Amino acid sequence: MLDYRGGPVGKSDLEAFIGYSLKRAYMVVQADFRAAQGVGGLSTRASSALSMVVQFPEITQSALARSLGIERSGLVAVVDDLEARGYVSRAPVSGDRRVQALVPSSAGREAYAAALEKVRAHERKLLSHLSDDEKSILLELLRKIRAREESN
Amino acid sequence: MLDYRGGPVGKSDLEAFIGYSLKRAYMVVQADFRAAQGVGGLSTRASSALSMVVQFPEITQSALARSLGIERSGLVAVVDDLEARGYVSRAPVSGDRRVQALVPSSAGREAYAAALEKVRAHERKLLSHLSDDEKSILLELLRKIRAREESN
DNA sequence: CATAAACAGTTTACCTGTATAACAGTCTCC
DNA sequence: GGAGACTGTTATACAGGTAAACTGTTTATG
Repeated sequence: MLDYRGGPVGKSDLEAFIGYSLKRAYMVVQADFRAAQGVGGLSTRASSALSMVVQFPEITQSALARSLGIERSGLVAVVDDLEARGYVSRAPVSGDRRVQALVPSSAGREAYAAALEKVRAHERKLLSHLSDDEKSILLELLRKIRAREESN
Repeated sequence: MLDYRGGPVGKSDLEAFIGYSLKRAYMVVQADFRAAQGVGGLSTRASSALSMVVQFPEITQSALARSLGIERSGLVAVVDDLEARGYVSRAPVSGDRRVQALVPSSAGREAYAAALEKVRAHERKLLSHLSDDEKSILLELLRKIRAREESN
């Protein structure tokens, strides 16, 4: 603290900002997630997308992009990836030739089930020093911040 | 929920994951931060770096990178930016010709004071639907997650 | 009905933030 | 004096994201 040249540094203004702490915490979790998935594993975006497709089969790309909070254009590469892995396929929808419904394959469902377990274990381990109460409070507070998003 | 094709979608598995909620919340806060800073404003990284340099003048780049949790290599461009704006300068340190101490200019100090107020207002507004208690609980929980980082 | 407006998916280009590896110069320590 | 560690830097790659423009299709409206 006295000699911060080269050593760890005292608490700064930054620590008081939720934005800053949010980012740092996010970095920790994300890095750990990647490590847990291993090489050749799904990216965070692909995992999220696969999750939605399995839970809501025949969802369209636009609806998926909306619910993930990303751009339609950004989703294309993600779906390409999932399709190349044989986890989902683009299927035409009768009555609207613009849209393509995303349907999970059985391999996709299995991969998702496996990934789900891996991610749950990863969070359990990473957040082992938080009580269940703390976890649900955190989730609730984060949800409150996210609520800002929809009201714009 | 019944017809999720095109419309908003019900709650999914993803909502239960802290990693996912963390990311979504981070996106909301970051987008708002950028909007609050306006064009030509400092990036989040540059803001954080400037904050540290003002609070800990003559900090070295290595120490700064360490305390921000980023790579030394990534900091170079940030310091270049701050230097180009005339907010900080790289100064030689007597006794160790490897390191360069970062010292804030008066313009840098002023810019930081102004940015600090802007960021505070931004967070106050963005998080107006959270009570002070909730904010400090959130900060504390995020801090707990971050604590994982140092113990690796 | 015809035309304008909106929408779905895609491509392209770009930007930010990050990681990794290599490097030259410098220091420290045995 | 030499090995190893450290500092700042460059180069390169990648993930994730945005924005604009385009085609084909559907819906709304005059």
